[in-house]
Amino acid sequence: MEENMKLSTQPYKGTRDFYPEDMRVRNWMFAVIRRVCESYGYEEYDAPVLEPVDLYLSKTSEEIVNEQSYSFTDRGDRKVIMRPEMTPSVSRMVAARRQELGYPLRLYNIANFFRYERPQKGRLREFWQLNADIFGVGGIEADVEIIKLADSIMKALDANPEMYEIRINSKLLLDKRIKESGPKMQLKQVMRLIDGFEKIDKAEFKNKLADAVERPEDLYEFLVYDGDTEEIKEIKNRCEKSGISVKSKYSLARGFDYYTDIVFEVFDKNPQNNRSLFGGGRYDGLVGNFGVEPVPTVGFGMGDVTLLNFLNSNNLVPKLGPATDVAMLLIGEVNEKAQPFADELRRLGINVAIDYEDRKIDKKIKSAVKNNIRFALFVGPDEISQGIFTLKDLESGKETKDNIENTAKTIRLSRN
RNA sequence: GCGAAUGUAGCUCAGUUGGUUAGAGCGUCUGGUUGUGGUCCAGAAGGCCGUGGGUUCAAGUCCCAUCAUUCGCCCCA
Repeated sequence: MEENMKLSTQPYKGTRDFYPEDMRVRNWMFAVIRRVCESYGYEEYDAPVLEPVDLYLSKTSEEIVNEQSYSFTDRGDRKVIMRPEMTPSVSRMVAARRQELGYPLRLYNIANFFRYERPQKGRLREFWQLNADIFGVGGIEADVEIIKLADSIMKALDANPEMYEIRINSKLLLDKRIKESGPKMQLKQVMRLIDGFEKIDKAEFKNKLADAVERPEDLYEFLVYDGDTEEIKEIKNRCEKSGISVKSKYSLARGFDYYTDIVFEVFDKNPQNNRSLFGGGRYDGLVGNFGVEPVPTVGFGMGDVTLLNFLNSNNLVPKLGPATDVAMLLIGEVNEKAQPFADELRRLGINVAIDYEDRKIDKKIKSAVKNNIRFALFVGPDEISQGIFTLKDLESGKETKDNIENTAKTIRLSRN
């Protein structure tokens, strides 16, 4: 490397470094999510970051695969892609063991995904996402369960119902209504147009709709209808019986091509951030693509970038401290003699970081404070010979003098 | 891929109609004698004004290009 070339400290475009304070937030968020998923009987799985391109062709959105993916040809001339989403991978896994898996099969995964896009608010090139899916239930119970799971996660993250709303639609119904109004182009394209309904003004939308179908008035009326159709009524009632309020939204289409029936999304109600947070739906056709008997499936994906925006803007991220409980500050040449005391604390379940540096004690305290460590323990020759140590609570400034066992107890009590 | 805004110290930002040694707050470092942080006091370090070109006697300031960041569009988590 050139000597005068300064390496950039910035992470690659659209990716993030996770310093410990960021990692704590991510871990907290996913720990909550993981707990809720497991409480509903979902089991964790994983798949490779690299997949053959074929896995996504004509299943995912075409734009994502063709223009928004990290893909390359490997040394063996295979076309490879860094996974832009999880659904095709999990469908492959289920198809591979179609016969021996037990249904209903509930699976979840938390992993990173890659899309080659222009980064902006709520959207990066690498993001983390929960995927939760239930396989083998064709009935409405599974749709309701998945929506309920999504809602439970929001509640477990302390979101209250004023902050978000759940919108549902049936792609089957939407398909039918498009066909009835005489489509002049591919169904997919009409879907795209409809999905953007809320973003453009009504006159413009009507114009575009007129280009797309023969009878745009009928379709338009359906899209803005805010009552309940027969198709939506049942699932809506069932959701409400389970304590979840959902809203019908007939213009909701979702971006992926594989959805076959119910689709839903969780929408941020904050006017500052009026956007879909995440969503999912039923995709009964994917597993069957692998040449096995089809398996009805419904699931959703929940990305960390939009979710984190939501949590931050609603002040829902708790204060999170480091894993380290105590900084052991050595005074003088006592390292070897201090080690057994550190080990004893560790044996008692305390996380101990030792500051060996030969510098003034106030500098050591400052370092501990900078790292957000709650306690400092002073260990010099006198303490070692007497077995009594001064523990300082760096939050309150209070000091206690005690033996190792009681010191550990004090630290443990402070945790709650 | 298209459009817009912004790049000055580690961070947040000032910097007048172009004018001499480039500013603040916060942070960092040192000191205010012995083994105790946050407050206070004194001092210090730290900038190729994103990068390259142009206009000018003179550019942080004006023009062009380029890169980066952010925000829209497309698409989506």
